[in-house]
Amino acid sequence: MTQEAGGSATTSIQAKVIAEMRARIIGGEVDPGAPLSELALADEFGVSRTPVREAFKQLQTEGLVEIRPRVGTFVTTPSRREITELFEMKELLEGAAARLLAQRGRVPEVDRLRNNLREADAAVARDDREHYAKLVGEFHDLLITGADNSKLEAHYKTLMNQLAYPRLVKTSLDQPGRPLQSDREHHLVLELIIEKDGDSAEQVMREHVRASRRALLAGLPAPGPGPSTDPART
Amino acid sequence: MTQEAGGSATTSIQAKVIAEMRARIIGGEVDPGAPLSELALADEFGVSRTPVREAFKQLQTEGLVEIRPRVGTFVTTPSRREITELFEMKELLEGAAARLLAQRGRVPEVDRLRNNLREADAAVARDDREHYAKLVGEFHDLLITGADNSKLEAHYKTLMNQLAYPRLVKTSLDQPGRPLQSDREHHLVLELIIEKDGDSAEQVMREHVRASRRALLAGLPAPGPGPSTDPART
DNA sequence: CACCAATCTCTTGCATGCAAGGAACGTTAG
DNA sequence: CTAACGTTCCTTGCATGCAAGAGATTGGTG
Repeated sequence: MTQEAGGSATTSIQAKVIAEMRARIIGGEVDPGAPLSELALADEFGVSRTPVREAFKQLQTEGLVEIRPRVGTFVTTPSRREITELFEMKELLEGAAARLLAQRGRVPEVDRLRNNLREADAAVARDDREHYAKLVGEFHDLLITGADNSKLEAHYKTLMNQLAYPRLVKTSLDQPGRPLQSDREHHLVLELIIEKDGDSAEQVMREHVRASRRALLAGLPAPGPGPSTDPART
Repeated sequence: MTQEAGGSATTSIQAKVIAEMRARIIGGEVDPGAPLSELALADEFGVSRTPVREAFKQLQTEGLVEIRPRVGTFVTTPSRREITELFEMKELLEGAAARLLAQRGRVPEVDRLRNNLREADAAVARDDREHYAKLVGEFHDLLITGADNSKLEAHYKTLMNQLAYPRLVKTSLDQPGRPLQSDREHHLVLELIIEKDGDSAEQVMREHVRASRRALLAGLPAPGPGPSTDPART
C-alpha cells in the first residue's frame, strides 16, 4: 500500500505529511505513546489541520498511530505481546518469500542478494555494524521483492512499520557474535534459494527470524517501550 | 484492524460511513471500477463531505477503493494477477492459522469448529448452499481467531475484504460436488488440529485453499471484472 | 488532610467555503 | 467527415469556523 512513496510528482501536501510522520515514528524521533497534536503539526508544516488529520487517518490504518476519539492521536506502543505477534507474522511472510523466490529460479533479485551478501561479509569483517544493519534491511527487502507478490510486499511493509524495525535491528546486532551468525544464516538461505530448495529455504529463513528475534529481545531492557509510560490508560 | 466493528456506541458518523461503504463494496452492491462521489454519498448519508472523505482515505488503505487525486475515488478492481496474489496470501495465512491452532491444543475455538462442521454437514446433506456458504465463512474465521494472533487476524481481514470474499464463495460452491469436497477437507483439517499435528494441518489447509481457488476460477467467466474497464492504467 | 465535584480549557469531529486541476464536450478548422 | 482545440463544468484538495466531548485543574467539603 501507499505506493506513492515512489516519487510521485503529485506529492499532495498530505502525502508529504504522511511520509514525514511515518519517518519520524519509524525512526524513533517521537516517543511511543507521545501525543500528536493536529494543530501543532499543522503549524509546523505550515498547513491547515485538514491534511494532518487525513494523514493521521491513514497512519492509523497502517498501525502507526492510535486515534482516540475526542481525545487525541498517539504514537502506538506495541505491547510485548504485539511484538511477539508481529515477529510471528514476520517469520511467516519472510519464510514464504524465501520459498517463493526459490521457486522462481534465477531472477535479478538473486544476483542482488548475492551482491548484498558480498558487501555484508566485508561489513561484518570490519565490524561496521551501522552499515551491516543497513544491508540486513536491504537483504530482507530484496527477499520480499523477489517473491514477486505485491500483496505480500504491502503487508510486509506495514508489518515492518509497526515494528519500527530499523530501530530494532541495531539493538539485536549489538549482541556479541550476532552479526556474524546473522550473516551466516543469510548465506545459508541464499544457497538454498539458488538450489531451488523452497522447503528448506523457508525452514531456514523462519529459523533465522526466530534467532534474530531472540537476539533482539535479549538486547531489550525489561518491558522495553511498554505501556509503563502511560499509566493513565484505562 | 478497525476494531470499531465491535459495536462501539461512539459510532462516530464516519465510522458508520466506513462500515456501510465497506459492506456495499464487499457485498458487490457497487460495481468494481465504479466512481464514488464524495458529494453524492454525503447527501445520501445526510452528512458533509468531510466524514465521507475520511472514510475513503481509510478504505483506500484497506485496499477497497482507489483515490486518484483531483479525479475521483473508485472501487478497486483486482486484476487477475492480484486475485492470484491474494489467494497466495490467503493460503499462507490460513495455513499458518491451522498450524498455530493445532499448537494451542484444546481451546474453545476447536469446539466451535466442531459445531460448525456438524451444522455444515447438515447443510450439505440438504444441499442448502446459501447456509453452507455462511458456515464456510465462519469456519475460516474461527480458524483465524483460534490462531490467537491479532496481527494475523487483522491482515487476514483486509485480505478478505479485498477479495470481496462473500461474493466469491457462492460462485465456487456452485461447482458440482464442491460443497461436499469442501466439507470433507474441513473435517480433515480439524482432525489434524485436534491431533495437534500442526505440520499436516498446515499442509492440508493450504491444499484446501488451493482447491477452493480452483473451484472459484472454474466458476468465473473469462476475465471477470478485469481491468478492461480501465485501460488507462500505466 | 483526603476526597469529591463542578468548571474550564484544550482536544478533536464535522460543516462549509474557496480555488485548482481534470475530463468531457462542443466548436471550429482542415 | 475527422481531428484538434478551447472552454466549461465537475471533481477533489485545502483552509477555516463552530460545537461537543474528554480531561485536568481548582475549589469546596467531610
